[in-house]
Amino acid sequence: MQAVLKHGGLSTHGQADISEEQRSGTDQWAAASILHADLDAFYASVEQRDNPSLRGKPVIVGGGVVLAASYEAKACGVKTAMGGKIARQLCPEAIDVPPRMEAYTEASKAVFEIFNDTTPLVEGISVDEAFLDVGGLRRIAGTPIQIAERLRKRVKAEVGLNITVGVARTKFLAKVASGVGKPDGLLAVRPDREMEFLHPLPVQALWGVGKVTAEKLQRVGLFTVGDVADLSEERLVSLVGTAAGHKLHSLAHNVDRRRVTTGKRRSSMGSQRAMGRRPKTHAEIDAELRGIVDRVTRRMRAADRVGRTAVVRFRFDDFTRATRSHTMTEATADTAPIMKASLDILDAMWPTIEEQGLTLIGLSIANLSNADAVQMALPFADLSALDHAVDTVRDKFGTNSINRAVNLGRDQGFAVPMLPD
DNA sequence: TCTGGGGTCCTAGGACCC
DNA sequence: TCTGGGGTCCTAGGACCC
Repeated sequence: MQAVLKHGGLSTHGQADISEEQRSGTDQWAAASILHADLDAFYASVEQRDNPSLRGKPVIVGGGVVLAASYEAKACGVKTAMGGKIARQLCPEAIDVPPRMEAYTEASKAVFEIFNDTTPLVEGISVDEAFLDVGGLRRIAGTPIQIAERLRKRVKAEVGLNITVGVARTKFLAKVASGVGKPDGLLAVRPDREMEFLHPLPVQALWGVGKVTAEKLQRVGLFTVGDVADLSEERLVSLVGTAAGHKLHSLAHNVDRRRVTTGKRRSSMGSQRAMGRRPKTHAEIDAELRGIVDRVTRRMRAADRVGRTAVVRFRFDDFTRATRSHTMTEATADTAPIMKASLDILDAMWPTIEEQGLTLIGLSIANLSNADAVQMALPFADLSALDHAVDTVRDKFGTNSINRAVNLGRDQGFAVPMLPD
């Protein structure tokens, strides 16, 4: 019996039909209950859906760089994040389409409604992909493979987009499966044949292995996931670092205990603008940064979130980058304090900018928390009053009393300056 | 190849506190 | 008085992902 099962679309594994035995869920497939659903060439597919004259043709969404390419354009070698000029050289007949973010957001919402209608355990990864845990749904909705089949049909019928679904026992493998199963496919990995499926794949298939790490691994003769699996954990750690080494070792041996989790909140929010190579005045850059601060703080308030750390990002003419950050004593979504922090950073960086030329500026607010969490902390936020009380106690009873008081307070759950998100 | 815009996580050094 | 070890926070940079 084959290690993978696939239908719809092209596949190197053939177009096996799904047998009743496999559907029944009483066989070796039983443990494979995580779905990774990934829309195909998302932006480009939305454009082809909304404009029939683009269907069947190479379509490139984006301006300076390729944001998305239709499968017809990918056939010429066009890839996401490629420079626009090269893309046009590779695919002169391609049709350029400017991005319509609202249309993509709307399509994404419609697809996520179907996800949420399928199972309560949905973990969104980005606008166009999510993990779904359907393990507990056998009695009411059928086996994971049956659920995946229905999900694909519904997305096609109700939103008009193709979606590829990977089905496996772990998140990592489900994601790899959807990647291999593209486009417009369903690919399930049988739990007792996982290594057969995983080990022949190139090292880039491992989550977290990009250009730099792949080159590091290839330099020492590691080209497939199987090659990496043959290495000891110590050797891997010495090669790519502690965290990455442990992670790679686990994934190569198909150890992935992460569960599908709902309700995750983003921990930073930001915005940036590329500004081209022409020289810019201080006034222009200042205005650009003010606009960005305004956008970001507006979005934070709309999302009911506040943040403590402002990170200003610079990219210079030679494409080197720098970031400068400032952490405030209190989390906020107000424009004024964030504006001040950002402009102060810009002023401090100005001599470097004059020297090197600026091609991009951005702002990101990190250490986000909920706005209501801060309100709960407000009674304790008067630092000068607190300082005075601390000084008084220290004078009267000595330093150790302060430590005991702080520890007592912590144990009792007050005197906490900020509640976590 | 001359380059978007949105994110996440990890590392490493220094300051500071106990 | 001198010294050490552990923990947390902040900052800057880098790799990676979609």
